[in-house]
Amino acid sequence: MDKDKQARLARKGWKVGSAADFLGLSPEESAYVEMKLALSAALRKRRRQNQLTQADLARVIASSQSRVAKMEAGDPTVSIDLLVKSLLALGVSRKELARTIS
Amino acid sequence: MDKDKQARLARKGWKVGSAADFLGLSPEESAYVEMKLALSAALRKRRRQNQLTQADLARVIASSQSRVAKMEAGDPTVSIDLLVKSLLALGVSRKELARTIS
DNA sequence: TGGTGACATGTCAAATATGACATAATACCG
DNA sequence: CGGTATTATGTCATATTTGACATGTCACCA
Repeated sequence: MDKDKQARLARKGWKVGSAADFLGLSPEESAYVEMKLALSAALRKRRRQNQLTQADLARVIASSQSRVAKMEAGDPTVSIDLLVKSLLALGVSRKELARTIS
Repeated sequence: MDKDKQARLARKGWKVGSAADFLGLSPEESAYVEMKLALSAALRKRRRQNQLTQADLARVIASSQSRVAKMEAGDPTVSIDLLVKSLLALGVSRKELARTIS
C-alpha cells in the first residue's frame, strides 16, 4: 500500500477542493482522514492558545518535538489516540473534542 | 506499568461507581478511558442494530472475532483508531460519533 | 553576515497494536 | 443430555506507532 505516500502528496499538493477526498477514498476512509485532520488543526490551535512551542507540548505529553510536528502536519503515522491524548493534556474537554470531530 | 491489569480488574470488579475513575487516574486519563468505553458500547449497540455477529463485523472490517470482542470489552490493547474505523464501517456518521464521545 | 528560536522531515530501534488461532464460556434448542 | 451458535480470553508472530535523534528550513534580529 502506498496510501501514506498518497496522503503525503495530497497534503503537499494543491489541495484541490478543501479536504482529503482525492483518489478513490471510500466515504468512511475519507471521514476518518477528515477527522484526523480536524484533530490536527485543533491541536495546533490549542497549543498556540496555550502559548506553548512544539517542544513545550512535547514535554507535557512526554513525546518529542518532531512527533508534535507530525501530529500537526496530519502525518499518516500518528494515531488518533495520540492526538486525543494530546488534546486532553492541553485541557480540551470531551465536549470540545466532540465539537472538533463533527 | 500495570495499568492494563488495573483496567482489566476494574472491568471485572464491582464497577463501584459507574465509570473508570478508580485508582489515581488523572482527569485526562479518565476522560480518555471514558471515551474509549463510550465507543465500545456504541460499537456493540450498532453492531446489534445492524444484526451482525462479531464474526460478521470482523469480516467487514477485515479483522477477527476475537478483536471485535476485545473492542467491545474495552480491552486496553485496542486503539481508538480501530474503534473509530469500525464505527464508520458500520455506517455511523461523524456527527453520531461526536455525540457518542461527548 | 552570523546566530538563535521555532518548526519540518527522514530514519530507526523499541514499544505497542493487530489479526489469527486455540480454547473457554454461555445460551439456546432438539 | 449433546449440538450449535455466539461471545470471551489468552497467546503470539507480525505490523504499525512511538520517541528520539539528526538535520534542514525559515524568520527575525543584531
